[in-house]
This record gives sequence, structure tokens and C-alpha cells, in this order.
Amino acid sequence: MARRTDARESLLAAGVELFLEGGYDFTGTNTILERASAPRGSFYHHFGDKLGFALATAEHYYERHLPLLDRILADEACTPLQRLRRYFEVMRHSYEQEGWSKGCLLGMLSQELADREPEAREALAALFGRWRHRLAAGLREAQAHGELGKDEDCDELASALLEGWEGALMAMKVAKSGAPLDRFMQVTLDRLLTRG
Amino acid sequence: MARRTDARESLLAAGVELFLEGGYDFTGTNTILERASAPRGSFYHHFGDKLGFALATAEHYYERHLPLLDRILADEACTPLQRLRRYFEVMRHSYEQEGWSKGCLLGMLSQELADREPEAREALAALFGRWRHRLAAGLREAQAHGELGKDEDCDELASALLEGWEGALMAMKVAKSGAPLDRFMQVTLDRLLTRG
DNA sequence: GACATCTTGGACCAAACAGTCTAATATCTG
DNA sequence: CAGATATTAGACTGTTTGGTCCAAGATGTC
Repeated sequence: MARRTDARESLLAAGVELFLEGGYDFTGTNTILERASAPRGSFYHHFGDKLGFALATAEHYYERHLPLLDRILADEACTPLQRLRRYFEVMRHSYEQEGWSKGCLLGMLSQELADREPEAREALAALFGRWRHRLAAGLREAQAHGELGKDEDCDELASALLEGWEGALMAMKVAKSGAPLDRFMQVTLDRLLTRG
Repeated sequence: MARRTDARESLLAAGVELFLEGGYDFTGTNTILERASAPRGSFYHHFGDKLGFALATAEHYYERHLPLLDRILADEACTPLQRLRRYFEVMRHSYEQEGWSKGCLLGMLSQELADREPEAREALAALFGRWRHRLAAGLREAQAHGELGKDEDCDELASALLEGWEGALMAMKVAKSGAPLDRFMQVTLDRLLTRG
């Protein structure tokens, strides 16, 4: 038999949802199979094992997020710095719709797997690297636009923003409130982006 | 039979270690029992179930950390702001000794449990609240000492610091490097604590 | 239409899981 | 020292786990 619809895609979609809701270890392969209406064979054929599958979902998750990120950071209607702020605002809005639950899949998998699965650590580091790279590019545009000091280290700033954002997302889940995200934007983002 | 040494304490110690290494779901009760050299009966007698045990380890972890926090924040040899910086430096040092692995137990449990276990969410929120409260008190001392603007909202600042720190810890595990912690101190901490 | 390759279906497995139960034994309290 | 209570010991259970296996079926290629 083969390709009923596309088992690979529906498995990935189910994986993103389930890992986001419950985490890696909590989510059993049976549950993933059920949610995706896919047979066991497909799972192991396409992904090898559960860890390989999880890394594929992380990739999938990031790739699916990219268009949004790029669209906002390329929006010529705003200044570079306004685009960056807008990016986090848009994200905030999507988390609000989830009732301040389900943070970032990369954060979830990092917390669970980084220490015990070297392969996962590297894959996640690479994804964070790509994300950081985009933000850093946005910051450099802000520099060119005179919105940010020429002497700022954009890579360091981008990393600090990303790390602050991930921390805020974790706090959001715990507080079940948008306050940490608001605070990230009004306190952290603001002070990191306005020339000291 | 009873209290051979103190099973409760050694279970908690084992739990902190193991949850920190592998996370909540990954760590089986058998492993905990083995590491603590305690029998099954003790575990369920003292903690009821695995979740109750995990929340007890979180509490234990925080309580064990408190003396360090209080000692540094009360050190009259430094100014209030210097004490805060020193606190994070000392923490950085202890993470370095672990090879930049094993982040914060509260962060780990939050990421895994906050969304699916309301009881855990509340318990973790309370622990973070106590931690934040200490930092905010330190910031208020800095205000009184003239090191921090009178118009700063110390509770907001303390929350932002904590969230930034947690994000940096996660990034540390993924990068297996101290860079995120250094960056937290040189970029985030610095800009949040120097009057804009 | 035939051959090779990719994909599926799902039965099956040993190991591990969280949790229960009860008898035995310490320790505390009078 | 007697009786109540707290704690331990560990065998046991039903369920679920990640993973294997292979025959059957679909698709692409000549």
C-alpha cells in the first residue's frame, strides 16, 4: 500500500500539536498514530524512531513559522525597529488565542532533550541559530536606518531578545497570563532596543 | 518497620537530581527508588503519587537554594546592586561546574507540567513568586541606596530579570555553553538595572 | 504489463510504567 | 511494656511503552 493521503505530513502536524500540549516523553507513539490516523508502519518508515520524529516536528514547526517572521520583518510600511516590535506583538496575539498555554515547541523540546540527547541538542541549536540570524538581520537594518546605535552588537542583542522571549513564554504558561509577554515587550525589548 | 535513615529526604534528593537530568516523564519511579535506595512503600506513603512527589522536590529545591540567595542579597560588604549582580555570577559559576547542563528544576517542571497539571502550575507559580519577591526587595534596596531610579517598578523589573534568566538557562543547555549566561549579565541585566 | 521501490497495515513483543496492597516492623505515647 | 501509629518491604498487577517484523498493496519506470 502507499500514500493514502500524506501520512508523513499528518504525522508531523499531530506531533507538533501533541508535543506542544504534553511534551516529548508524555506523548506516546500510539497517541500520535491515533491523532494522525496513520498506521505504525508509516511512522517508523518515515522517521526511524521517536527521537527522529521529534526532531522532524521541530524542523516542521520552525519552517511553518518562517513565512510569518519573514513577512513581518520585510514589511516596508514600518521602520525596521517597528517591524521587530510588531513581530512580537503578533506572536503575543496568537498565544492569547491559545489561552496563554502551549509555549514554544523548540523551548519544550530543548528543556526535555538538550541534556540527554546530543543529536537533539545540535538540531535545536541549529534551529535557534537560524531564528536568531533573522532577528539579527532585522537589527542591522535598524542600525542602517539610524534607529539603533552603530556600536551595538546585533548578534548579541538578537540572542538576548530570543532568550528573553523564551523565558517569557515559559512564565506565561506558569502564570496562565499574558503579563510576562507584555513585560517582555515593555521592559526588556524596550531597554534592549533603545540606545542606552 | 520505620525510618531506616530518612527515606523521605533521600528520595527528595534523588528526585531533584533525576528530574534535573532527565525531566519528569522520563524519570521512572523505579529509578528514583533505586537512586535513593528506598522501597516503593516509602515513596507512596510520603508523597501520595508521582506528581505530589515532583512538587515536593520543587519545594525542596527552592528551599535548599534560599540560604544562598539570602546570604548574597544580605551581604553588607557590597551595594544592593552589586549584590544582585553577584548573585547571578555565583549561579553562573555553579552551572559552569555542571558543564553547562542541568538548568533550573523549576523551569524544567514548568515546561513539562504547567499546561497539563493545574496543581503543578499553581505550585510552581507560587515558588517563582517567592523568588521574584526576594529579587524585588533587593531592587528596592538599590532604589533606597540611589542606585536605581525611584520611578522604576521593582516588581516588574524583578520579573523581567527572572524570566530573562530562565530563558538564558534554557539556551545554556542547548548551546552547552556559558555564553547565554554571560550575555544575560552583560546585556540584559546591565540594561535593566542601569537607569535608561 | 512487469519489475523494483516505496509505503502501509497491524499483529506482536519484551520491558517499563505508575500505582496497590498487606504483612511486618519501628517508633512514639501512655 | 502495651497499644496506637508511622513507616517499610517488596511482590504484584493491568496498562502502556517504543520498537520490530513482514506480507500486502500502491506507485513509478521501463
